[in-house]
Amino acid sequence: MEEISDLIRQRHEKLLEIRKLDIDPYPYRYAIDNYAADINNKFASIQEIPHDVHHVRIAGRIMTKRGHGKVSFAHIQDSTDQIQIFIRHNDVGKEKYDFYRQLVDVGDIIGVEGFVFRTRTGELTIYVKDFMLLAKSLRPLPEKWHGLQDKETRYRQRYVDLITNPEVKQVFLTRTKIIQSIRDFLNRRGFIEVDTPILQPIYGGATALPFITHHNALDIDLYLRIANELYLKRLIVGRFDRVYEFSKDFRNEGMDKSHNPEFTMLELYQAYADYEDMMHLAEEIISNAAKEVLGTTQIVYQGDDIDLTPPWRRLTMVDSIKEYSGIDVEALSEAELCSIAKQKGIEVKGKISKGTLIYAFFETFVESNLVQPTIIADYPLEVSPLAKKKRGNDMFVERFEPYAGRLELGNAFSELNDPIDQRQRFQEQLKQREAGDEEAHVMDEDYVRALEYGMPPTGGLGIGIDRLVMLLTDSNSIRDVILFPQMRPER
RNA sequence: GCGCCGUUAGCUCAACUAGGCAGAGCAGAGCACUCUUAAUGCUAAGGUUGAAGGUUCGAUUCCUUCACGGCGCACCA
Repeated sequence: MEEISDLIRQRHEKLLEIRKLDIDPYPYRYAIDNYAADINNKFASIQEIPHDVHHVRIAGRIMTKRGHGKVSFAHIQDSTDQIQIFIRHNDVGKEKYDFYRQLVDVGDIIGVEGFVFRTRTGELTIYVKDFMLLAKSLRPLPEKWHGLQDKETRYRQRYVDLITNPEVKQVFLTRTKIIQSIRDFLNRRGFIEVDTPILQPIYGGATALPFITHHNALDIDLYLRIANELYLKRLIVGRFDRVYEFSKDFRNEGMDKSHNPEFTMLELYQAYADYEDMMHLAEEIISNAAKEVLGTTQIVYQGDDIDLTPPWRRLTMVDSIKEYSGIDVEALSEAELCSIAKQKGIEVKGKISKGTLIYAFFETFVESNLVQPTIIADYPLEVSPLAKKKRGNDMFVERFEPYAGRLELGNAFSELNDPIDQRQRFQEQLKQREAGDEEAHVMDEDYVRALEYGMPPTGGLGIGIDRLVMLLTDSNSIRDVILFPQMRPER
């Protein structure tokens, strides 16, 4: 149990005083008819406001208190904004005024009724005729001027962060709008939103380590999903031609400023489409979200001007490596690539092959240069077990990832629908696993069985929602776009 | 996992190249004040300096270990 500071003790004492006065410090209800932002907007351009005409009832948290003897000012903050209130001894009476002065603190939530007016200095203010304590706060808020700065406390006690740092709430409102914009966009295009299992007996759809949990009644281990890909494609087999899901995925690996163990991924699948269609769709979804939410596709991310207007630059992975490192990976043999990798200290995980080497080169030389939106297309077969081979070149698959602001924003392919090829790819993954790549895919027999019934040609697209929100809110860390980022427990 | 930095009052920060009684602003308490807005004036208070150990007459300061966080690198679709 934490030590109780004097400030908290004082507030507990005030709480007792309030109860002694027979006032409920935690009443049940307060009927409001306005929000601060609405009042601020409505009267923004009206200078002369007649007294005692525009009556309002609003509620919020007291953020500042300024007493002047028999008259007091305060700012209260509701879900929308702040507004000043003005309380006079003459109007609310001695008892209530003394109660306000002595027992109501910054941080308390109150409801006020009164009328809108302007003070001598011109600030829009509510002239309080009556007020009511709605919730006594027992902990002091951070300082009014600097707010809460300490990042650890901001992440651990996000509620305080949200109270004191208005721009933080703005980021999360923007996050919600982005998701809403994408959902509306997809619904307009005939996509159906579905829910698929989070607890999965066989995990798949991505290269990652899962969280393992246990179901007692069935006495089986289950995995928290690392992706929902394989379930959504089962639905394509089951004649959902256009499906999507905002999926909370869980990956049991390192954390840094672009990785949280649980994160949000949009995955969508469209029958009779290929990865070219998905490129257009990805550009449209992202630029449309920017336009709808920010009003522009010209954004600034971490100091870089970025233009999200489609069409985006398209580059094959091989060409991108050529451009940023001068190495023509296609012209070199596996042995030659291997020696360059060794010389440059590039590590390859799992089984070394030309494909895994090319992918490692891409990650080393290219990724960190991709500031303007760029579609990197045609990935090596070995690192893409769920994508269809590239037309005319069996070494590569029809897969792309959109990048912007040096962030990897998604992943898409022409989905592999040949069940025999798919089974071989899974078997290849099992070999990778035996070679020591514990993140390689596991065999999913039921998924292959679904493909055996026949899946139409399908384009699939995944978009990392957290990273997209980072991009559109100019946030440097994924922790700034996740309300409650994962932290080590407090001690 | 590695490296660097940080952790001092409820909050935001000082206490330096020197090891010598730990300080300020805001918040809080008391008094005054009927249009303030980082309200103002006066008064008094507020600390196990993240934890444990070591060096020293003496440690916020130097050393070691640990905890938590941040940043960078590595890992990771």
